[in-house]
Amino acid sequence: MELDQLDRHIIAALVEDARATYAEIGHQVGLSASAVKRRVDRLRETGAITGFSARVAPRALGWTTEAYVELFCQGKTKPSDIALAVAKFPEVVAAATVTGEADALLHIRATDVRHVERVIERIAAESFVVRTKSSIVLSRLVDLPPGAALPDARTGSRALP
Amino acid sequence: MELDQLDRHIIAALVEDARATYAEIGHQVGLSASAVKRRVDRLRETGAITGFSARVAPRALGWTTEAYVELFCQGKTKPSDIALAVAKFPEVVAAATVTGEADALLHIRATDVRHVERVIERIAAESFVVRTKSSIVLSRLVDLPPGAALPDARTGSRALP
DNA sequence: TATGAAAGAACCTGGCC
DNA sequence: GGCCAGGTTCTTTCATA
Repeated sequence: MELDQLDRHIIAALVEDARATYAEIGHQVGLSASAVKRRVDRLRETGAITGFSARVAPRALGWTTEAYVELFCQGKTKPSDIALAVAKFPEVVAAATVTGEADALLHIRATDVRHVERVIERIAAESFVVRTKSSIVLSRLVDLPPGAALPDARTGSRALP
Repeated sequence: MELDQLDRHIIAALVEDARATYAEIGHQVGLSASAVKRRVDRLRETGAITGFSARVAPRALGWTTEAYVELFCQGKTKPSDIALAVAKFPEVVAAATVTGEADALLHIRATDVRHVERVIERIAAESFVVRTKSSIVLSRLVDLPPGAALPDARTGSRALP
């Protein structure tokens, strides 16, 4: 589907604050409240906006430790096998198959280092996993929500602040 | 600060749908609407909830490609140096210093592989960067918002679905 | 097809118990 | 924590370009 500048501006406003009123957003983008609502409804129907979520400080919930784990799998392991296996763990907050030496990269949140160890141990026990290689996060430097920036339609190289 | 089960339940509801009414959440957790509002206000003041954000499909905005980049830095590079350098790029959606061979791990979103290459090239040009090692994401398997799961206070090993 | 205006319904907010 | 009243916002409908 097509997104014009108005749609992009509205999305940026909602990523910034999902509870801003339609009138407020309308004032920012130069539209009436009802026009904004119609566009937001459409953006949700078309799937550009998938929902609204509270931003949470993981530490406040007890997730004080995070780690990235590279997964090395057997030759004919399917991505869906990996997906099924890791989706069982609520500690796995992100996972993707990747190019390079490893087959997949996992992002794990846990309560402490011992907890990370237990989760990795259980994942390593999966039949298709040959070995793992983990990196514990020492300090988080950047953490932007998806949609915080918009690609520049012209060059595809820069984006909005 | 202390979070009781009610607070955790409310947070989970707001991560699921930040626009649910206080009455709806109250019905889920067994509280009146105003009691829920008071708790939400408090959760925001104490920093457990940092805001409300629209969930966006990165693809819909044009972010069709993502990559993870390991950064190998000179001996006495400070985390703050890395933070300052990578924060300039809106394409860097996450960054952290890590244990292991690499000094830092970056998560990059871009419009295409060529765009990823350009960003890495510019980051590699930073004075403190010795070398980089990148993995392009082939397919995303899991992507949970922070707070989608809650650590089990008793064991610290499991979490809610 | 998309917009702005308006009216009733729903919701939020703050004070009180 | 619950209840209630006043103010705000949402939602829908209608007319218009």
